Amino acid sequence: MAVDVVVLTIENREILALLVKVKTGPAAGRWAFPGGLVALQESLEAAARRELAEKAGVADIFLEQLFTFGDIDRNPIHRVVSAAYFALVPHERTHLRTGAKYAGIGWFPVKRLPRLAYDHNRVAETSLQRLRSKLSYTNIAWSLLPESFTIAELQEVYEVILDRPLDRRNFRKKVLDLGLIKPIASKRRGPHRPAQLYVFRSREPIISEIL
Amino acid sequence: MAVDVVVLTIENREILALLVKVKTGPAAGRWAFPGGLVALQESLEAAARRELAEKAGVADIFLEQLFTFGDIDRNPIHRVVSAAYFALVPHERTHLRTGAKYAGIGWFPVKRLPRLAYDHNRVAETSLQRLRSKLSYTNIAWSLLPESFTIAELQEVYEVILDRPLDRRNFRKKVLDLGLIKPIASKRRGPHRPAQLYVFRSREPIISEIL
DNA sequence: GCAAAAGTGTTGAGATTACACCCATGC
DNA sequence: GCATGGGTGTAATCTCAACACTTTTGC
Repeated sequence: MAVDVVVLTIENREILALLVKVKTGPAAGRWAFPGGLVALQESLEAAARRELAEKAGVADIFLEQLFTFGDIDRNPIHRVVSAAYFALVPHERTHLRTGAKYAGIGWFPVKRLPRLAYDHNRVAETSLQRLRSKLSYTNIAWSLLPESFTIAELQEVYEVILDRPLDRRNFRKKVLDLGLIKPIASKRRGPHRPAQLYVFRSREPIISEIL
Repeated sequence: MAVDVVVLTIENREILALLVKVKTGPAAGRWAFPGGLVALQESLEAAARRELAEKAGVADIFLEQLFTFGDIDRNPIHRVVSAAYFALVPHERTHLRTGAKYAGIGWFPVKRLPRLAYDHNRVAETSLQRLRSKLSYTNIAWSLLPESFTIAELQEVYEVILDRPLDRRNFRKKVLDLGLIKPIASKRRGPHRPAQLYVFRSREPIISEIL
């Protein structure tokens, strides 16, 4: 029994996935999602969090079970059943570390992934679907943003994930009406009119029609 | 590694779950969802289908992965990670068989389940949530109905699962406009005006706003 | 003063809800 | 003929989508 962790983030208007380079075994040399065997005295979720802390240097982020992959031939040597977990992080909070176990680590655009080890391309597909579908009825997007952010930045998260432009005025109206964010006393400055910064009223997961 | 199967059906305006009575081990005497260890040369889904055929006597029905429960203390003797599967059957197609493994088998209203073995009350909760949420954006309700049915019977499925009454005229309009069902040449007779029978145009799972 | 992004309301179309009467059959 | 569920349309409300100009800053 193993866990794999799909860590996604957004940077530069692209969804990125965290991959590690496999060092040993039949998949050596290929990129894969970080993961490993579950210890006997460890819950599945704890194993996923451990993996996340070791490789991405992040704790206390959005993490949920994605799907359990249990086909008999997914690993050519041993029978491995693997629970995939799905995590979202604000890009600037991550600190990648290879550790001794892998030959490399890095961020890859999910739209242009290489051929991955095992059945991990399928895992990637599943996680993208999950991200898209949860976006519209939960506040999951919050997990990809820093503590404070502008409405334009929030809208960008939605546009990148849904892969289509959204109307600026309608978006602003919608998210303000939902009452999930509140303005703070500072502004984002740049070579243009400063933008109001907001924070989330609550970091709890919420289910409600968003878009 | 084990699988558990939550089989739900509707009968008499109630959602029923299929439970078996555990014969041996620390949970002996308690009711639980049917399940068992996954064979080495068997995928998770195949194991779930095998369980379903053995206990409920049904094959070729709606079945999907629900959640994998992997807490360390869910079974007091051995560490068992269990992938729960979720199945829906038309009540009249089932033929219950205990088999040698269990001390009993039966249908129980999900709203009034006894205290189940292991963490199965939690499994039951999760499956009910899944049923409710999928109802509104997929054609999952079809899986609970026989080959042909009246619109009133379809509406009853929705009302029982959502636990609220729906407007008869609006429901009829909605499902006919969706174009997923078509009338056939016969009617359901009774001590009142006969009702038009319908069949599904396709039994494939469909994702679209339903209600 | 100009470039660049922020901020702001209204209107029309389509969808959703609420609601009441007649119809066809079995007994 | 009466009890039972089947079948049908419309109006009012709400939601969603489309759309353009003014404001504030940095340079």
